Amino acid sequence: MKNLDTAFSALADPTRRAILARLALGEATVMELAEPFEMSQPAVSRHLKVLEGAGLIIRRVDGTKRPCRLAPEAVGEIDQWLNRLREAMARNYDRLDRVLAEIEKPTGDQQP
Amino acid sequence: MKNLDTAFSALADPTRRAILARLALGEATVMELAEPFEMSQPAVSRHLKVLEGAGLIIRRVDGTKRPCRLAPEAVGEIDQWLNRLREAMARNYDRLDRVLAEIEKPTGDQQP
DNA sequence: TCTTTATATAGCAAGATGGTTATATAAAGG
DNA sequence: CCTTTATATAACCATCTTGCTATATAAAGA
Repeated sequence: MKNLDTAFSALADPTRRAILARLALGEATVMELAEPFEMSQPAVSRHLKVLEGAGLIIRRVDGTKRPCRLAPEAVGEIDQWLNRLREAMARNYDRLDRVLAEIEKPTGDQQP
Repeated sequence: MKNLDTAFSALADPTRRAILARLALGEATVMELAEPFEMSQPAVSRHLKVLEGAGLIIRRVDGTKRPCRLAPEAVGEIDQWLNRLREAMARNYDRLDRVLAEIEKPTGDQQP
């Protein structure tokens, strides 16, 4: 579950969420992204690296610039996981059932 | 944006997601949650504290036990944020504004 | 009361994170 | 060429995270 790890932890930082919000308006270069934040360019570069690593943004090369944009497909896995969780929550809420159903707990790996 | 910070970073940990997945089956005590993981009880207690802080679980008191269960309302804010992001992504994708830039395949990049 | 059970807290070490400044690289433009 | 512009990388530092063990607390049970 490395993907969910990196995706959720990428989203855990407010600066990175703000960067994504900015990219929701359209493509932007590193300097354009850095400007609104009171933060050095290297710091923004590293945030972008994290976002790219999480598959949340993609970049192209345009001369010396590296414009970033959102990577739509990345949200899918997150959504899927949250959907399952939300369903489970609704189910528990509806049934008001605090009884343990069957517990399926293998070795070290976990899956919803 | 503290709520989103704590919620997303709570979800960033695989153990905590596994705990939520377990709670999706129904209420469970700390020891019940600790058992499937090869992890000490204090470690699990602290994970639960994080999840509670993020509003993702709630606990009641039952003698010496503190059974946990999912807190359905917590997912709302996360969903809301992700929805806005997803919409923006879809919008960008529809407009194909990146194609307007130009057609280029520079270096090894990722694209569906 | 004394012991057991369930959970929480304290204190520590290793590693991750997020910021900084200084420097490297690489394309663009004179 | 040399300089500027755009971005990346390195080195450093402070803080947070996550695991551990040992201990505290509090209810239950003998």
